[in-house]
Amino acid sequence: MYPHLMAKHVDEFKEVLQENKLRVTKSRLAVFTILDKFSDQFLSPDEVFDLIHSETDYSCDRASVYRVLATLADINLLNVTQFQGQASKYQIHHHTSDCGDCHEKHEHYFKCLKCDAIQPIGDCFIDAKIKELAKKGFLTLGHHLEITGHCPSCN
Amino acid sequence: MYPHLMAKHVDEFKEVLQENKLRVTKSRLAVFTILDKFSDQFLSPDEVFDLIHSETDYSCDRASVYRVLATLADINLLNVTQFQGQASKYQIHHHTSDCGDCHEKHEHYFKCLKCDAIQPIGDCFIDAKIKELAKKGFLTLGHHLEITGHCPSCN
DNA sequence: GTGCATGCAAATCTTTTGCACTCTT
DNA sequence: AAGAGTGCAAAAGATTTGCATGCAC
Repeated sequence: MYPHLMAKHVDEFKEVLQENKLRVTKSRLAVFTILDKFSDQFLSPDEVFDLIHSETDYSCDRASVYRVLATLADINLLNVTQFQGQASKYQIHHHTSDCGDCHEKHEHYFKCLKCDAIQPIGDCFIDAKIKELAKKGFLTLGHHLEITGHCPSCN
Repeated sequence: MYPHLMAKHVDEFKEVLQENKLRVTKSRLAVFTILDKFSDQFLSPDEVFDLIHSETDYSCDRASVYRVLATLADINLLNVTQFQGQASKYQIHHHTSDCGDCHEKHEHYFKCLKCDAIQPIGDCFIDAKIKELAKKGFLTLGHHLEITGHCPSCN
């Protein structure tokens, strides 16, 4: 709906909620605050829950965290990823300068098998594939790439 | 351990088990039989379980299916994938002609959001990225790409 | 005031595990 | 015979849901 918005600040976040006819609630603000504060990493619902309770003075239920995360994902504010056998992880959706159209935007991540860190590894390089698929009749709506191995720190 | 083996037949499968010092058991044969029979698709543990009971006259426990799948994945006989919010899915690891070295091999899949079909979409195109990562100190051990949208049949 | 959002608790789904027993080797 | 593998049942972890209450608008 608002793909070009870089929702880095609470005020912008509130606007996005209102524009999507969603209410500004404490739970949503709390989840946003945590995701924004740790916007360089992916957090599981459980981690978000714990951080809300350790980093803020607000308290909410796990179910609400799940519901809020689902809601924010629905309005395209989050990157969602899931590595084999683990809980889903969420991150504020950053829109970088090379992201002409966010519907075309894709993030690529490297997961270190030693330290479990998940880090972005830069620009898109799948456009050609998407065009090729289009010729074959595929309508591409999203994609996700995961590369695993040992990161420089652990290598 | 035996990355170049195309385990399409039960005899070859038995050999692979033995070469890996694993016993040839009915559960392992049953799981293999199903994965081989439906080698063109990804199956969840639950689907494998159901198919064993509907397609064969053998009966086994769900826990065994999980254990066998984990074992077969360990010896590199399976592709494993997991799409957001769903159970893991397994497929016999096909080694295609363009797969010079299986440690370098990667499968790419398209998942249709309408019919849920998961189909391979061809050749690797990530080698350049892996080389770039190597220069930065990353040791790449594996990767997985998922592209979602609407397949030609549903489009 | 209206109804969306939350808390709470229970349910669901996926996967794992302890233990005794069985079958492969 | 030895011990790897299985069945069974229970546990664990992740996520969802029904319902009554509460809060945003």
